Amino acid sequence: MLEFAILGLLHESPMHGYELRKELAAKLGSIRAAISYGSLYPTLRRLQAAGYISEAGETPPTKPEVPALTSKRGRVVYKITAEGKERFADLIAQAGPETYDDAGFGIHFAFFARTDQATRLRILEGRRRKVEERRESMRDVLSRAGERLDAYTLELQRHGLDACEREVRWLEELIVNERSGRAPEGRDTTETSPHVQDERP
Amino acid sequence: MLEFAILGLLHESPMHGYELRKELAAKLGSIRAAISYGSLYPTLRRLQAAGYISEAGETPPTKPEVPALTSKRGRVVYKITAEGKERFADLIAQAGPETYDDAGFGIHFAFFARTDQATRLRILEGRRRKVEERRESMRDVLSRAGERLDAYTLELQRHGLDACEREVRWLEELIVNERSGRAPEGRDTTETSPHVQDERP
DNA sequence: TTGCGATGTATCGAGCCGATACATCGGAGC
DNA sequence: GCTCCGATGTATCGGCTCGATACATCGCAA
Repeated sequence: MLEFAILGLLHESPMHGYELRKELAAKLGSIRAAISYGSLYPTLRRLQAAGYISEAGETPPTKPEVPALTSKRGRVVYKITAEGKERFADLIAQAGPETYDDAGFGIHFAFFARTDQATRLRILEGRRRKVEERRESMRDVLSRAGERLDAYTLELQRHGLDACEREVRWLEELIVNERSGRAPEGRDTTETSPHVQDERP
Repeated sequence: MLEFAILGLLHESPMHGYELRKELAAKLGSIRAAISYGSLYPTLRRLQAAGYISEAGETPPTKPEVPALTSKRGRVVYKITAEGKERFADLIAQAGPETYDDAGFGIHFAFFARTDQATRLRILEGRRRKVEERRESMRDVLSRAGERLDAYTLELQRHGLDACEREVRWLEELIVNERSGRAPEGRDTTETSPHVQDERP
């Protein structure tokens, strides 16, 4: 999961760890709170070992020489490699059932601009099915539940059910838009979104 | 987190692992999908080692004798101990900042029937503050975002922002109800909820 | 000049998940 | 009567992730 997100972000420009965390928090703010360094740095090393990313020598804007003064070992900037781009494309194409849980779906959705339309549709429909199942199971619990569940638990179920119904409606809109070939929501995207074009260079 | 949920469920009646998982799925269906056995069984052993739960000898409804035939080693029923009840009460009382993330809040809320009113209010307000912060940060991203974020990411943010606003409103209602001493939502709870009375025996 | 908050990299223990294995039981279908 | 299958049930393993923690630098305000 994190692997996918990192590759997706580095796809746009090279970054160091701290920056990745911030960008991730902004882009996925609606999904997960903020990625932990305890997962970020090990994942970066794993990706580098696999050859998907590599260190990009920090190109200092001014003075390119005089390197070893004060032995500053500061930020490590990573960039994605050709293998990394391939890997990212594979991860998109494989989009399996694990892509439909809350976190997995959110992360994939966040990179829809780099996903081809057929896959977008497949993911949206898979997610919809999953949320619908969840919704049905909650309806069951609610309908035959007065017996065993206290008022607070019931209220929690109601709120959850409401969220499910709302998400299904949201997904439905997105699917309709997707099928008609338009970008999300019909709010004019021609000027707000700069890189909807590249499906995969 | 799982520890809290298990103690809360065993508080109501003895159960074995499989049953715990199902009850948990029903009670927390709106929060987390379903607890994994890979966490459940280790946690049960941990709790037993700590003395919070103990095995309850499976009281077979019919034939109480003839035990060793076929060496059946079937279900292991656990029940909560006195120390376990104390532990559960402590966990409720300690309700700290980690109680306000999605999973933590949901689980605590699910056991509000066993939580005193002051703590309920504290948790609801803590959660509200947290969701409000999340909401503000997402509003920031959305307002100064047309530059960097593509249409899909924006749509994700909008949906997330909507969910946040909705949850804040929900929490607000609950807080008002809580302050006025009523049970959730005003839907008559006198007959639907059987055990709102015991704050802690 | 002292201190503090933001930036930045890094590790450790512990919790949790998904996959997997294995065993029993009741009933559906033949 | 037999066989197969899905539900019930316990259990482990590797790997990802989190939260806490440590440490170092930089710019700026008091």
